[in-house]
Amino acid sequence: MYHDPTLGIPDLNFASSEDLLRTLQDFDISKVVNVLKTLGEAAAAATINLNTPPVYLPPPPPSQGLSSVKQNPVGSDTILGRKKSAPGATPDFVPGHFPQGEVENPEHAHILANVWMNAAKLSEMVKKEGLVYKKGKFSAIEEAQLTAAIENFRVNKGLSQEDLCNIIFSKDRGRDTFWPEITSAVPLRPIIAVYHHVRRTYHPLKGQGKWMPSEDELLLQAVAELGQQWEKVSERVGRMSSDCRDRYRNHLQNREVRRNGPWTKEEEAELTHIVTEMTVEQGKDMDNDVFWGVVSERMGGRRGRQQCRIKWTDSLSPQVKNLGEKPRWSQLDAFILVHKVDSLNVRDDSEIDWKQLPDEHWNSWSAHHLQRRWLTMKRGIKGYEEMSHAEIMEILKTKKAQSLPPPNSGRRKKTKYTSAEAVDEDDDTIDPALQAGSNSSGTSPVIA
DNA sequence: AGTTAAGGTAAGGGTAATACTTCGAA
DNA sequence: ATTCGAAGTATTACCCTTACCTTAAC
Repeated sequence: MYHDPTLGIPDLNFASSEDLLRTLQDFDISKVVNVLKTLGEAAAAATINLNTPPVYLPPPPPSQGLSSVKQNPVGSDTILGRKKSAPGATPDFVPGHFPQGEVENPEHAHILANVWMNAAKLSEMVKKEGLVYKKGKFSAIEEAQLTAAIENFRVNKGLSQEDLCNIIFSKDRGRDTFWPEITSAVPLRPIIAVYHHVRRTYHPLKGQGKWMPSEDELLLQAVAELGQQWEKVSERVGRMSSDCRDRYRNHLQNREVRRNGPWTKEEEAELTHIVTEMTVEQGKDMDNDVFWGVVSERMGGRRGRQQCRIKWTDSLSPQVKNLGEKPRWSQLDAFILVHKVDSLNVRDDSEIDWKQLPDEHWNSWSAHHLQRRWLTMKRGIKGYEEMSHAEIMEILKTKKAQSLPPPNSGRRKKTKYTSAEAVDEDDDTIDPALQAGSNSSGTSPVIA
C-alpha cells in the first residue's frame, strides 16, 4: 500500500507493478517518476509510457552545422511586452510538439539505438540525413527511463544484480540486445552516450566523496610509477579511473606551486592576457574556444584549469563584465527568468538547457548565473523538494508577479553597483496583464 | 587477409553542489 | 556597532563528449 498526500489520488493497493502503473499512468508524469523512485519500483517504471515528447526545436538548417536539439525560450522583450521578438530571432516554437516527421522518424530512432557512431559519423548523419539527437546532461526523467529499462531487462531475462553488472562491464562481445534495448528507452540519445553514462552510473567505485590525504598520496605514487594509465591507477587507488584523472589534473598536478583563494589583480591581468592571446589574436571565440589545460600551464601551473575557467566565465569575460558595469539582480530579472523558464514547458528543471536562456537584451546574465538564481528562487519555496516542477512554476509565477515593483514607482536605493535595473532604467513598465500572474490554464502569458 | 563495427581508454571540456566571504539593510 | 540573511566568490566532486586505439566478427 502506498500513500502520498501530495499526489491527490486515493491510496494505492497494488498486487503487481503493472497494477500500480495502470493506476498511476493518468497522473502527472513527474509525480509518477517520484513515486516510483520512492518505491524502488524500477521494474514497474519500465512499462510506463514516459515517452511523451519533450520540447525540442526542429532540427537546425544544415548550414549552421548544429547537431543537437535546442530549446527555444521566449525573449525578455516579449516577456516585458516590448515587441514581438528580436529581429532575426527564430519564430516562436509551439511547445510540447515535435515537428512532424522529424523527431519521430523511426529509422533515425533505430540508428541512434543500434549503430555505434563516433562524433564524425554522427555529424555527417546530421548534415546529410537531418538526424536529430540530444546532447548534454541526462535529465532526471531520462535517468528514470533508463533505470526502468535496465531493471526491466534484468527481470525479463531472469538475471541477478551481479549478472547485470557483468553485462554492463563485460569485455566480451555478444551482450546481444542489452545496449540497444536500454537506449530505446531514452529517445534521441545515441547508443554510445548511453553506454558511457550507464557504465559510470553503475560503476562499483562510483561516488566516494571527498578525497583523503592518504588517497592523494596513493594516487601520486601510482601516477609516479605507472604514468597516466588511469585504469591501472584506478585499481591501486580504489577510485574510478576518471575520478583519479580528475583529482590528479585538478588538484595534485603542480601542487607545489598551486595557489588557492582570491585572485590578485596581477593574476587576473595575466589570465586576461593569456586568454586574449590564445583566442582573439588567432581569430577564435573568447567564450568557446579556450583550452583551459593550456591556459593553466601558461599560468605556470599556479592556477588549475577549473580555477582559470571559472574565473574567466564568471568574472573576467567581457561578456560578463558588461562593459565594466556590474549589474545587480532585480525583481524584474527574477520575473523575466521565471517566465523564460516557463516558456520552455519542460517537465522537470533538470531538462533545462541553461545555455539557451541568456539573451542580448537582458543584461548579459550568464547561463551559469541564471541557473544559480533559479536554484535560489526555488529553494526559497517552502517544501520545494516534494513539489513537481509544474507546482514550483505556478508558485514562482505568482510570487514574482506580486513582488514586481509597480511601474514608475519608488526611487531605488543607492548602491555601490551601477544600477541593475536591469534591462533599462526608463523602460521597465510592465504590461498590466502580465502582473496579474499566471492564468489557470497554465499557459504562459508570454506565449499567448 | 583485409575491412569494418564494437567498444575500451584517455583526454578535453564542462556543470552542480557546497563552503566560505562579503555586503548591506535593519 | 551589531546582527543576519542575501549575494558574491571559490572549491571540488562529478559528468559528458570526443579522439584514438584494439579486437572480434564478417
